[in-house]
Amino acid sequence: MEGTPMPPTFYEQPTLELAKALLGCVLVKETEEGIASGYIVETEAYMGPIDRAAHSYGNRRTKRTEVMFHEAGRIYTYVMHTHCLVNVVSGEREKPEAILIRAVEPLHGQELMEARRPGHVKKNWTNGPGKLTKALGITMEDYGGSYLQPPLMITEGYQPENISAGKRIGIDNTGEARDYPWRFWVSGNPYVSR
DNA sequence: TTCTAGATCGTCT
DNA sequence: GACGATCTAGAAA
Repeated sequence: MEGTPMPPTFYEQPTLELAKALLGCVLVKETEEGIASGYIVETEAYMGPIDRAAHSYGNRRTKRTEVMFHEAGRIYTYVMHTHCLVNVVSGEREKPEAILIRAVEPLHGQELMEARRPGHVKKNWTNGPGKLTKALGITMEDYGGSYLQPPLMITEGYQPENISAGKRIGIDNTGEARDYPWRFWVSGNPYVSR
């Protein structure tokens, strides 16, 4: 639980820079059951207005994407099928950009994660956007909050030696936007989704 | 190991 | 009423 929350200025860097800077940081979630956390090892950037694959494409502003238009460092959660996905809001106010956290490496509260992901080996607890939210206990109740304080926050971690970049995943029906190399992960880390 | 289909539900049209 | 920024199980090679 040691670890200082990243300062507000950390979130003010350009979205693509922030997506890389987030790698190695620690995502911490506090619940009544205890604290669970993990190193962020995979992210994906969504560039708002110009990104066909983003929910906020064309400045589409709805009840759902509202928080993306707020200041950087806010929490954007989205429900997909039966799963919940977490994003870090980026960009200035009125600039709907965000970064999806795709995978983390278990750190604290591993017995909690195991209890939440019964029947799975450790590697499969958090190696996917829908899986890590379940393992850490992140829900829609976190929507609109800030990563600067509990119950959900991002703290200092380590500096990854190498970072890889590639195409994003799961957005095959969105034209040329699917080829943008806006997915980043820690090279060689076994907890990335692919 | 790779792929195909079904589950399942809130949000937007 | 249609559609996913997904996951999992089960079948095929």
